[in-house]
Amino acid sequence: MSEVLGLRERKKLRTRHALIAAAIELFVEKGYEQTTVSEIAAAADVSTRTFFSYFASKEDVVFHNSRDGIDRALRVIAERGPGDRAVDLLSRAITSGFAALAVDDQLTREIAPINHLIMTVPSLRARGLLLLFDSQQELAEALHRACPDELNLAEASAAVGAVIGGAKLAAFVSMRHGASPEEMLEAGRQATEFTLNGLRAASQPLP
Amino acid sequence: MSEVLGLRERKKLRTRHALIAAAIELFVEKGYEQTTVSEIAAAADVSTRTFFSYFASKEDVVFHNSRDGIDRALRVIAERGPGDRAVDLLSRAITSGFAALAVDDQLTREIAPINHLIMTVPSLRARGLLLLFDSQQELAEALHRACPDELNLAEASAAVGAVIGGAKLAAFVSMRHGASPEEMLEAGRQATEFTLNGLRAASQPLP
DNA sequence: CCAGAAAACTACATCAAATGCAAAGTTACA
DNA sequence: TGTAACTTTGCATTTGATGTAGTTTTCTGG
Repeated sequence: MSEVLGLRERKKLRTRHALIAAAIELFVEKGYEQTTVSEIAAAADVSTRTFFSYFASKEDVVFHNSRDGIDRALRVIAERGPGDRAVDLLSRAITSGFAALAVDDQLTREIAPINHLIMTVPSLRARGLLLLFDSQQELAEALHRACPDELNLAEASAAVGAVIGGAKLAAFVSMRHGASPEEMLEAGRQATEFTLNGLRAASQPLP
Repeated sequence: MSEVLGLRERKKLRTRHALIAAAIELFVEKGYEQTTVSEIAAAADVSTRTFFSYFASKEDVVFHNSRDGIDRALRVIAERGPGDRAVDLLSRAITSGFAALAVDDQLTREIAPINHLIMTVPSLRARGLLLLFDSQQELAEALHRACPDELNLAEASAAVGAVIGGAKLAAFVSMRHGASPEEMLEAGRQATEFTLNGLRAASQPLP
């Protein structure tokens, strides 16, 4: 599992991290749109052209770890136990997806300003919504594959879209009304429960 | 209500429509990214600079009528009757929002290719998701204002996000699996019902 | 109908993101 | 150590988008 990296690979990783760190710092300091790619590259001590061999666009730096949450959720679904019903599986998947956002360790310090950028800069918000949307497709397909007898693909899509859609909007609206990151997360969690309860009620009419 | 427009206003409207028509035609013919703003302007017989005094960006042409659906939905909510419960109100609002997409008249011929563009071109999909997301905020706030005793703002957000989120994902996934526009709309409708039933079940535990 | 104000259009300059390309530099490995 | 593979770089180019200044068109009131 643990590869020994050659000098080339190590240098590439270092450059990548330098670019990310420089970019985030500049974005936070002087704003996303006010920061140019040249400035980021200069701060990381590479040429502007090199930036684009690490990231396809300026936006991509912000979303460099965007697959963490979805990968966790997919793993949870893949590890379905024999007694798991679809709703429970979905519940656990979403929870572990949230966990990627709410990491307790020092990463929080890095993640919080990035989330703030994503929610306040329109082009980043759009990109974030796109990534989340595409993740939901993966999730719906995985959930359907995990429980083919319980949910067809359309139902799985409706369920996944409903739970995430509700959580997303509730969290965002709470933020817009002045909630702290923790309160925001809590609003998302409550909305998740709210919707999941609805799904449970609808999917178990006769016990 | 009906204003008599001066020559200036009429010309502006004509130019605007010419730009929209030229843009859509070119987008459909040779692809969104392959079409430049200069080409659109040339096809509409104005300078490139003038294009940007009608639309803030190339994307904006595609979304020129993006507020139709949300405005309909908001109107439905504003016209709440005394006996209306929040879920029914939401149901009607969504239905009428759908109606803006599923117009039966000849507009369909104009709308179908635009929707296809929005769903297939990533940057347009992102922009569409952003617009829809912001609409949902308006909708949630309106629903809360219309039924303040039944739903607080967080609950209204969860409900709106869930219903629209589910419909959106179900419709899109069905399209990705080869559904026709009509089938797609039907998938969205069914998902809407699916989620609304859940909400109804959860919000009426004891009759 | 005409003169001047207001609005719209145009050409031009400029900037930033993004891409292609070929030359120069670095790492890997036999 | 020499050469093949890979990375970085500078340069040119395209495109979207914005500021500005000057021209043309429309409007309004006499």
